Amino acid sequence: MYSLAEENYLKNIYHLEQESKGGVSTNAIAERMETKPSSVTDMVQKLAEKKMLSYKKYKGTTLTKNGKKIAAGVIRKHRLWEVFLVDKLKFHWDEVHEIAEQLEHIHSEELIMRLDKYLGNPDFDPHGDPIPDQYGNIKPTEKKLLSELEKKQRGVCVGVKETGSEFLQYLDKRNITIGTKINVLGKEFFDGSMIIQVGRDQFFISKKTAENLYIQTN
Amino acid sequence: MYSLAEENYLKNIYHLEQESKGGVSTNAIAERMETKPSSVTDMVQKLAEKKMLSYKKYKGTTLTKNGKKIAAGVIRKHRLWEVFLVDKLKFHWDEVHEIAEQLEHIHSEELIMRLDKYLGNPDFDPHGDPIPDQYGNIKPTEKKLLSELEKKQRGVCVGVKETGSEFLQYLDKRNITIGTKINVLGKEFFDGSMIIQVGRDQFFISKKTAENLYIQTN
DNA sequence: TTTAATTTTTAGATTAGGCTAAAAATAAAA
DNA sequence: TTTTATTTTTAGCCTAATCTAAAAATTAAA
Repeated sequence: MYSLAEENYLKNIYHLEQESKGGVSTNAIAERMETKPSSVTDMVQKLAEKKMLSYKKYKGTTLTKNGKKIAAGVIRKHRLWEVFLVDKLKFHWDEVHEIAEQLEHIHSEELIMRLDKYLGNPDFDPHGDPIPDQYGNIKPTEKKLLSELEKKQRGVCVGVKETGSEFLQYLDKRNITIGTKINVLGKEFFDGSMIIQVGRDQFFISKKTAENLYIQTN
Repeated sequence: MYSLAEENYLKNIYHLEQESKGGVSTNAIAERMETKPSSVTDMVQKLAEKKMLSYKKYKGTTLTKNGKKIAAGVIRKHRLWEVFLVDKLKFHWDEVHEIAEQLEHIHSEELIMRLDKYLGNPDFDPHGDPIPDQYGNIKPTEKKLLSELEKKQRGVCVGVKETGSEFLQYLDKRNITIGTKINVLGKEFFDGSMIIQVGRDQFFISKKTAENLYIQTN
């Protein structure tokens, strides 16, 4: 059985690994978890001893197979509970995160099996994020160009085609980076331009831009 | 917001107060919570400072109005979650306690309001215990003689009519005391004798016995 | 390739909650 | 009413998880 703190570290390191494809730095973890790097070092060393992740001083960390499984289990619970909150209790999808952050730490295999069944074995949570199965596997999702998306579709930025610094700086200015969730609000037929939502902002992007952003959809 | 430990202390002190009608001793709390009396003293002093209970050294403690409200809130959550687990997830009523012990500490007013509604505003949990309302009030339940109950009814022993030591020792031998839950499995019409369940034991009792035990039902 | 800036780690302290052992207060027995 | 037994509290220590400040390693810049 893992503590609440341990589960949260594993979960967040898992997410960071997905986003940056590779080892995760101490500072990245600290920033994401709104804690201090020194605290991260301590916990990471502890988790390394427990074989949840591999760690070399001053180099980043990577989850072990076991660590990934634990993390995926927590994420599975989080997303299943979100489905429950939205589908059954009629919460709006943007109100459920905090509550699911608590519910994801309830320990009971049986509970999650039954909840999953009760909800109809959903594949995605209300935000469109995939729900890991009971073994921690997430259905591989396809990678598309943003330009292939239609109005109302959404996905997460997972990469860029064009890697010139001009383009990257352009994305940076609009707060688009790996892991950013993008929502297609509108798409012009005649020139392929789009109105997209990023966080709380909405703006236009050209067809050219849309053709250079890889998006992972459901 | 109260910590998990604080909520558990308040909840258990609340239950002990109900059972023994009056101040609760340090040892009683320690025994119930499977902890050491010295730990109890520490926590009780802390909760006293927070005005959750009143406490005088070497005398027992009693919850304040505020403390009772918090405790009733935790109990409300526990029992509502038990209803969810049994009614919706089809758990058996004797499998849900441990899980509800965890779920009772999820903090969200909105969640509980919606859960309550979703479950049809139940008045009792699957064990027949009353669910406090959102203000912490528990519907006053009537006190009957065990002899007035019918087959399949159940309740909690809340007192005795006959107080002779012979009778009390008789009850003691059968592990019946204040707070004991009694389940009427059968009742003979011609002589008023009953078969009752107490914990895991089942046995006969005479009409005379049944007429001297006060039972609180739903 | 030195120097400067940044990142990461260590050392030492803090807080919540719990424990042991001993002291103090209360209750029970002689 | 002493003495004895029981209950309760205090004092001091421990662990998990956090923090600050300072030291060490790495990376970037000159």
